[in-house]
Amino acid sequence: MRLSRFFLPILRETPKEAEIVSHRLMLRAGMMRQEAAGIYAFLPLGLQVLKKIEQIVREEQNRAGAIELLMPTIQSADLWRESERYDDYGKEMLRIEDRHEREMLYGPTNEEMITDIFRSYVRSYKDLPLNLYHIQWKFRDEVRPRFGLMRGREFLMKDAYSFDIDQPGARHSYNKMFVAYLRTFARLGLRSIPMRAESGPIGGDMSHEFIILASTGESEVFCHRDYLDFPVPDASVDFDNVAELQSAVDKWTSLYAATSEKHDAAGFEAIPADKRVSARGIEVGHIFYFGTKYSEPMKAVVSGPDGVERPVHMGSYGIGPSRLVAAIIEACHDDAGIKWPEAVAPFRAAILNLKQGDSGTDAACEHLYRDLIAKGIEVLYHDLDERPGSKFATADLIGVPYQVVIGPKGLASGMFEIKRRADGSRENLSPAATIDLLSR
RNA sequence: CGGAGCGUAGCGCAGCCCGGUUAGCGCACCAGUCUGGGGGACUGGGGGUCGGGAGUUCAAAUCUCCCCGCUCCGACCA
Repeated sequence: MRLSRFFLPILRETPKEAEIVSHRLMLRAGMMRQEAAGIYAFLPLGLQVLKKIEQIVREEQNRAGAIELLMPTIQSADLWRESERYDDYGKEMLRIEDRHEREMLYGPTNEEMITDIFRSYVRSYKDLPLNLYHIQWKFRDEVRPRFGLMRGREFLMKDAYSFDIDQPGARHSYNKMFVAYLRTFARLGLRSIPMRAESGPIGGDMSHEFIILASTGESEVFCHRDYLDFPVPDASVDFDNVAELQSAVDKWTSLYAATSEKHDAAGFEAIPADKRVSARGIEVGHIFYFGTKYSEPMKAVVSGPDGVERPVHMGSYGIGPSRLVAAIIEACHDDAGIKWPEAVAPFRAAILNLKQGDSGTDAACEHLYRDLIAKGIEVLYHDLDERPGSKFATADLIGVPYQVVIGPKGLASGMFEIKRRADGSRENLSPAATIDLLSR
């Protein structure tokens, strides 16, 4: 992409409504724009990141055996009356009426709808286990939206719902998602730590929040330092191997880890002092088992091997891709701007032509640009007639992992200067070596 | 929902208390010249329902009332 033909409305100054760093940087980098309190338009740069996150989430859900579908944003109030949540949900739910005065709502979550879909078709334990998910916009009318995308009213969410014949089956389904989440966040360039969470009406140990550490995080968290180095299950995990998954989950839940709500000072003190981590964190995922909470009132039952019908055991598993865009920035930035992990970067590289209009640099940039495009590498060519300093600042701000700096000086020796945004390191490479590096 | 603020050009702000030329500054934008390795300089331009409405007054960005929007703290939450 040539910057001269892209739509990238960079802001030099920070709009005053933006308080936290991800919000500030997203506005400044031209990634998004606020349309109303807690409601945002994604501009091209922001959308590219969102799509990458979404795709990684999707791939890991699929790998774990979940099956994608897509439910609507608008739901009928009747469904929610069946589960008796229509009145419970309160003002957080955006209620609307259609032209026939039917009561509708903009979905804040989809337990009811997925249960309705399930019960319409599934009759036998032979069709289980089943895990259905979708990635769809949700709306929760927060009393006080804030922190930009971190706490918006409209947000993109991946929500998966598992169905099993019994509790042991549900545990395995839960473990699949648990491992899928560890892998998902690792692929996004984040270190996530599962922390015991409020387990709702069922109780038990099957509810975890996945937290990433960021100094600007919203809540205080406590954990054992070893979690920072635990290996994340690799792509070869067998999601059908009950024992293997259970042991992975056991390992990842063996040490102390809690958010401030669940914090137990005594438990934390039991950790050796040098292993205690007290930091700030951001919740990026939440999984839980809720048994027959919806299947019972909504009569989602299947026949077991014994011919007896029983309500299915369910769990639900959420990840907010739109929130993750902000969360990743909170975890990956410096004073100059964003530092995208490579997996989610909107572009892999930026070409900075330090002297636009100079025949030498123009030609070198054009050449490299075409070669990279031909190799399928996502590259942003900064071809505007701006001063070098301004181009550096823009590239740093939008956080592209590799900057290829091409100016008259370096060109004299036939070299490009490559700067890695992550650590600021620089090296001089020949054009061929540059392409080679960026192709990896 | 309690508390506190803010709304003046695309962005950041001054002006408001104490009413009075043509509403100003920086950045951004447009034209041109010189420049060219960390947000350049100069010259010349364009851009405003002062959030909206009502009122007070000879006169309102400025005073009064009502409404709308947004932000922050708290309670709440993926």
